[in-house]
Order: sequence, then C-alpha cells, then structure tokens
Amino acid sequence: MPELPEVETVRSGLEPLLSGRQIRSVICHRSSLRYPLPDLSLLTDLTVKGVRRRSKYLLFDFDGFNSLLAQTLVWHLGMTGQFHVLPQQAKIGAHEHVCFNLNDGQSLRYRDARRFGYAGLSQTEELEEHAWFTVLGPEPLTDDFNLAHLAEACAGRKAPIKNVIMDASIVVGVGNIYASESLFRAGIHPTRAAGKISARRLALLVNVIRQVLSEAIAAGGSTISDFVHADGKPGYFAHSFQVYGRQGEGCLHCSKAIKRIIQAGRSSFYCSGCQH
DNA sequence: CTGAAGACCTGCCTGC
DNA sequence: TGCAGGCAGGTCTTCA
Repeated sequence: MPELPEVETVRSGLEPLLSGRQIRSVICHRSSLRYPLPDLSLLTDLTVKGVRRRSKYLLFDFDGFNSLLAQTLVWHLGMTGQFHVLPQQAKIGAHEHVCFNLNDGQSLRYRDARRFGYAGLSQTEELEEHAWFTVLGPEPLTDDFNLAHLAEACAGRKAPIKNVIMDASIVVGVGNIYASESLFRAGIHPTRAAGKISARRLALLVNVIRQVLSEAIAAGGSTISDFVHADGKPGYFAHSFQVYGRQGEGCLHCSKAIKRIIQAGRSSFYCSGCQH
C-alpha cells in the first residue's frame, strides 16, 4: 500500500487520535511479522506524545515512565499494513495482528495480510543510530535532496535511473508508482543509465519528484477520515496516474500507447514518445 | 564493488 | 464454478 505520501497520510490521520492517549494494554495475536515483534507490553501505561514519519516508517513517540526513558515505536507498513482506530469492543478482523487498547475506550489495530510489515522499539534519543535509519538518504521534500546530491549518486552508475531513485540510501520515499510517474513528468526513460543523464535533466527530475509527492500528499490528506473509519476502505488510491497501470492506453500528451516493462522485478510504465 | 534475481506472504483478478 | 497463473504500493539476502 504505502509509499511516502500514503505513510504521511496515515501519520497525519493517526496523530490527533493518539496524541495524549495512554496505552492501557497491548494484545499481540502473532509474535512475528516480517521480523519478530519487540516486547510491546513495555508500552503499557505510557502516553503517546506524537506521531512522526521518517522515510516510510511511522514513529510513535512515548513519554518515559518511572525509570524508563522516552521510547519510540518504529513501524513499517510493508506492502499491506494498515492502522485503524476502532472501539475496543469491535471484533478482531482478519489479519489483525496487534491491538493497542487506549485509555479513551478506543483501540489502535494493526492489520497486515501479507505480513511484510515490521516494528521495533528504541529509546527516542538513540533513534538516529538505529540500523534502519543510518542507511537512509535524505527526505525528498527537504533541501538535502537537491541536484548536487542526486548528481553525485548517479555519477558513473550504469544502473537504470528508476532503480536509482527507488534506492532509499539515495533518496527515501520514492516507491514503484511515484518512480514511474516522476520519470514520465521529467521525460526520462526508466531504463536510461543513471550516469548518462545531463545535470539539466537531473535537476528537472529532482523538481518533479518533489512535485509528484507533494501533490499525492495533498490528495491523500483529503481522505484521512476514510482511513480511520471502521471499514478501513482507503480513499487515497484515487490519484489520477498518468502512466502507472495504464499500459496499452494512450499517453495523455502524445497519444502513443503506454508501455509496461519489468525492471528489478517491478513493473515500470512509460511513454516511448515522451520519455528518452 | 555493482546490479539482477529471489525471497518473504496472502489476496484478488483474469482467463481457460 | 473451479482452478492455475500472474500480479500487487517494500526491502532484505543471495548470487553472478
């Protein structure tokens, strides 16, 4: 499900429902997702301070308690992970693996059919040194992601540009959909060797990645309420993609048929008329 | 070192 | 209707 805009949408939807709430109990219906879950019972009696995001990770910050230092629960949604806030008496749904009971009668539920999601617990002040974070590149919507950075990452590389912009050590948050959409807007063919793209075109790529992700966040932001409601029907799928999933249909600019190829095991979509 | 391919899981859609 | 096959928004490990 989630690329950066979707995770950001989840974050902004959860924050007001969780901030200031206390965890009364945690029920795990499964001890392991992609990796073994941490001991979530450590969060009992702690109060949620806020919900942040880094890359595609959700960060739930908790106040310390007694001798316990401030803790941060780190959660990656994988492909199909979803959080919902439901009344505690709501019955357990299919693939619902973890339930956090809150002091306001609600519960935070984690559901994940494919179980590619994973979680970890860290002291808040040591979060930056966590192995999951030390390997990450800059956030695409900050100034740290710029032409100089991307040009250095691409220099001399023969790997296709699509693989490079999806590499989280270069820039985080660009998943399979937004990689295709960004390359279309930049007019760059997804198989082009990263090291053979001019600085002018890389500068354009930096800008369109920002633009595409920002627009998607704005679109997702309007459907937060859908997300937290019981049926969990995600409304933010309704983005209008220009190439993703449109193979065989006409390009919106030049009318040539959109093509689909496989790169690194993932589908890529592009227009052979507009992208070189 | 780089880049490609396989692995992890389940559900859903398509076509025979 | 039933079933095989392909596909899915992520990331880590293994192999050439």
